[in-house]
Amino acid sequence: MRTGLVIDRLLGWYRTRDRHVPWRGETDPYCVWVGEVMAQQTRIGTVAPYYQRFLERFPTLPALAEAHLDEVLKAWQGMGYYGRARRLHLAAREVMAKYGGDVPEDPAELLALPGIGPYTAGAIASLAFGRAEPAIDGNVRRVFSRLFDLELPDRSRLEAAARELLASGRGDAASVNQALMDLGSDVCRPRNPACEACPLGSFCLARARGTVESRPPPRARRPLPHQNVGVGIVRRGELVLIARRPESGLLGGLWEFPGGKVETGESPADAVRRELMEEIGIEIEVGDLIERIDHAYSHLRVTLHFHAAIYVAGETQARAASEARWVDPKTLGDYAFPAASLSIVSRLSQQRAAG
DNA sequence: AAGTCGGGGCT
DNA sequence: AGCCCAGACTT
Repeated sequence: MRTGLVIDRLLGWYRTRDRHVPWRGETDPYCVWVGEVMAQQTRIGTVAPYYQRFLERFPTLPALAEAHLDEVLKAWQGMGYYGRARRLHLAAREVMAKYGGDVPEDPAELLALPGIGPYTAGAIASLAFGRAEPAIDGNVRRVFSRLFDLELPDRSRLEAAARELLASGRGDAASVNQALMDLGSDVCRPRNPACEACPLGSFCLARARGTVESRPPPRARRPLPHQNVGVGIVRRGELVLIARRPESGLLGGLWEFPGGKVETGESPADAVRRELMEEIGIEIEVGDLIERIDHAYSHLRVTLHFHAAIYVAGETQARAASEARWVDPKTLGDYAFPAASLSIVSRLSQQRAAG
């Protein structure tokens, strides 16, 4: 295959396109970094509004490094994979301490920062610094799998292909990498690929062999286990109880209404009462079911049973939770909550003070 | 190599 | 009702 010809077709196609990635053409490494971390396993269309708001809130790397994690999580609320926000924040502080606030240009140094893996290191190095580094995301993986008809696209093979294109001497690394990703997302799609409109169609081995739909092979998935969770909307006068989840694990660092898994033989109301005693150390009286929410996470599905409850006795002493707090419902909007709780949060914060 | 980690948009 | 997304990290 003639690498130069492939690149010419690819870049020719790319130049005719309108930008749809907010940080396209951006060379501030901090901005590229923020965008690329947000885009990990998240569609560009979803990321775009978060990206704008995040940079208004934290315009520079020092601004992010000086912020409190809770502010960063609040800006991240709704985007999922909250560990990304925690690691981005951590890495910003590390860049301040180690590099005086200058994002390193060397891929190996980027790779050593929390939350930056092979893809993101290559993306920052190429987009912000113009280095000829591969940035192999799911799109590029799919494009190469089909272009070379690879049954098992391993990393080293993909990286070699990318480096060959980058070394062709045509086009800048940023354009080459972004063109490959654009092609994967808009033409060489997972399903219903637009092969007839593909600038690389005449070079595509999978197309010639009729194996396009089976490249790359679909990943095996196990059925998601289901879990019932009892949640307490615990009132004490005009206040409501919230708790902060541990920083590691699911929804790490986010605030939630306290509760927990419904054990076998237990009702959701029983679970709320038990969990409030075990986790927060208070006695409550559990009332009516307010709302039931079905929600799917990456590896499990849950049904949240939100119950009204009234404080009875005891002092809050967060055990499983890292912190518990009685707050005015009108201030709930200041805290980062999981998406599954937002309907309740919205309802409570708009409610006039309840007695 | 497999499991963990969100949420939503599209088919 | 699945499938997958400009992946990284842990075990």
